[in-house]
Amino acid sequence: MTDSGTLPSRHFIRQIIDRDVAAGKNGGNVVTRFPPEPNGYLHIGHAKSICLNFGLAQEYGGQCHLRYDDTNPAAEDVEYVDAIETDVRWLGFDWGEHHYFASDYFEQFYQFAEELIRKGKAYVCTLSPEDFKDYRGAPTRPGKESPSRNRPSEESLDLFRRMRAGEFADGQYVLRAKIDMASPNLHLRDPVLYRIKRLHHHRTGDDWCIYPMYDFAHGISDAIEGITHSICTLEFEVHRPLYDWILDQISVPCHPQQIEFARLNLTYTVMSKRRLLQLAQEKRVSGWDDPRMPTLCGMRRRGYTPAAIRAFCETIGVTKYDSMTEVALLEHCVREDLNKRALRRMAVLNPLKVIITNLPDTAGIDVEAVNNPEDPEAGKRAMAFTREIFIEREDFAEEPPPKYFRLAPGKSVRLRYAGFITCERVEHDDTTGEVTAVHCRWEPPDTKVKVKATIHWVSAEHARPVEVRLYDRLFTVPDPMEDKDADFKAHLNPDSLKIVTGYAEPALLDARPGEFFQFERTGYFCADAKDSLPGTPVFNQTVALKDLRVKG
RNA sequence: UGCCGGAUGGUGUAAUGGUAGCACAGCAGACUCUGAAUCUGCUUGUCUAGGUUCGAAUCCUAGUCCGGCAACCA
Repeated sequence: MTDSGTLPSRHFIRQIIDRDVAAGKNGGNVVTRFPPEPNGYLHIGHAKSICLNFGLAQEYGGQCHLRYDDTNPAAEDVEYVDAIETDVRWLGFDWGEHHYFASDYFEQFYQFAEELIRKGKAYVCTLSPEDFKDYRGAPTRPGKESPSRNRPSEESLDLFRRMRAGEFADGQYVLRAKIDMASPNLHLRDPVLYRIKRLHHHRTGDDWCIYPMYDFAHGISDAIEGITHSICTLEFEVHRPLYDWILDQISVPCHPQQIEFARLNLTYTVMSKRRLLQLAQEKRVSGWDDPRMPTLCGMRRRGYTPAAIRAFCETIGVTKYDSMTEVALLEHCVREDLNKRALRRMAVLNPLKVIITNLPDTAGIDVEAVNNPEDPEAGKRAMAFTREIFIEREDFAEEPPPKYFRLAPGKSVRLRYAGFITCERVEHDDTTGEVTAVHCRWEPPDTKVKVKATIHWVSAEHARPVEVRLYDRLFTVPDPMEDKDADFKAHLNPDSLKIVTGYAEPALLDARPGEFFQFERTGYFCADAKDSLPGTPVFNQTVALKDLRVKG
C-alpha cells in the first residue's frame, strides 16, 4: 500500500527488478543509491528520484545509499551537503550506515585509471582544448584520432602520475579513454576521464589537482558500493554504453545495471538547480527556501507534508517519456493529507465588522467548536462569541449576485458553531461609499432557520492581528521554459506573494513553528518556521481549499 | 543530414495478444453547521498508414511528431 492507499503500479523499473530478483541476479539483492551533486538544494524533481530509489530498496528489502557525487569542486559546497541530508530525512527516508562521498573513492578511481592505462585502454592526451573540440567531430561527422592516441602505456602512465603530482597547468593535459573516434555515440569518442583543476575540494582539500569526470567516477562508485540497479534520468541514456565500457575494462567487484527514467516536470514552475539558484541570487524570491520555490525546503516552509509529497511521487508513476505534470495533482495530494490531519481554526483574512444588535455590550457567549471533523480524537475547543465580530468581507454582498448564499441585506446566514444572523442595516463610509459595518439580529443555534450557507467569524474583542502570506503560482504560464530563446523570468508572476493582516482566533496564537491548520473555508496554513515568534505566529498559506462556488 | 529514446482523454498513468481502466482537472447532481470533505453520474483517449492474427494499445514495416546527445558539468 502507498500513502494514498492504492496499490502501486508495476512500473517498468519494478518489472525489471521483479525479473532480476526472480532470476536470482545479484543473489536476489536490491541495492540502489541516490547520488546528488552538492551544488544546490533538492527540489520536487529530486523527491521523485528519492522516493523511487529509497522506495524500491524498502519494497525489496534492500538498501539505498546516499552518495554525494562530488567530483567537480567548482560549484560544490558543504552548505548543500547538510541541506540535502535534512531534506532526505524530512521526506522520511533513512540511509542507515550507507552515507558516502564519491570523493572518498578518489584514490581508488586513480588506481583504476592507472589500470586502464596499463591495459592500453586510456591515454594522456596533449591536444589543446580547441583542437580537442575539432578532433571530436560532430554527430553527423566522425572524429579524428588524437596524435596522443598511440602513446605507449608507460609514457601515458608517467604523464598521468605527473598530472597528479601537479607538474602541469590546469587544462594542459587530460586522460582519455581509448574507445572509438568514429562512434555515432559522441560519448564513446575517447571521452575525457580526468582533468587538471587546481580547486579546493570541500572534503579532500588540496590533496588533488586532478578530478575524475562523472562518467568515470559514477559507475565505479556504483560498483564499489555493490549497487545492483543504478537509476538515473533519461539524459544519461546515451552515457550507458560508456558506463558499461568502463566497468568492463577494469577489475571492479560487480557491474551494476543503469536504468533511466523520465524526470519530473511540473506546470507553473522551473525545475533546474541553475535557474532556481538564479531566482534566489537575483532576489526574485527570498531564497532557496522561499515557500513559492519547488525546492523541498521551500515546500516544507510552505506547509507541504512529506506524506503528501510521497503520495504524489507514487501517483505520477515512472516512465520513459517526457511529461508535464499539472501542479493541481500535487495540490490535491497536499489537501488530501492535510484534510485528515489539520486542526480547524477560524481566521478572517479581510475583515468586515458585524454588530449583533440584540447581544448586550459586555456579555460574550462561549461556543464549542470542533477541532477536526475528520478526527474525533482531536477534540473540541471553546470560542468566545461577542457583540462585535469580524466576518470575511466577501461573505457579505450588498447587492448579491444570483446564487449568492451568504449574507446580504435582509438575508440570513449561519455563523459556524454560533447560531444565525440576519442583516438589518449596512453602514457606509461617507466619502468612499465602502461598507464599514453591518448590523445584524442574532438567533441561537437551536432556532429553526433555513440557510444555505455557514460562514466563519472571529470575536472582534478576542481576535488578534497576524501576518498571513498568501501565495499564488510563481509563474504565469504553465511552461516558463517553453520558449528556449526567451528569458524564463519574464513569466514570473508579480502577484505570487500577497501579505495581509488577518484576524485569528486566540487558539492560533500559540501555534508552534511549522504547525499546520485549516483556516475554515479558506485553506491550509502553517506557522512559518523562520519568522514566527512565540505568541506571534506568521502564517503561510499552504494551499487554498477547493472553491466550488459559481464564479462571477 | 548521425545516433539513442519515446508517443494511450485536457493532464499524469494502467492494460505486457483477449471488455481500453484508474487518478487529477472539468461538468452535473446528492449530502453537508466549512460552497471543504464525502458520495453519484457525465464528457473526453490508443500519432498515421499498411501488415501478421479468429482477435492488436500491445507484434512487424514505413512514415509523422516529440525529447536527448557535439562541457576538461552532473
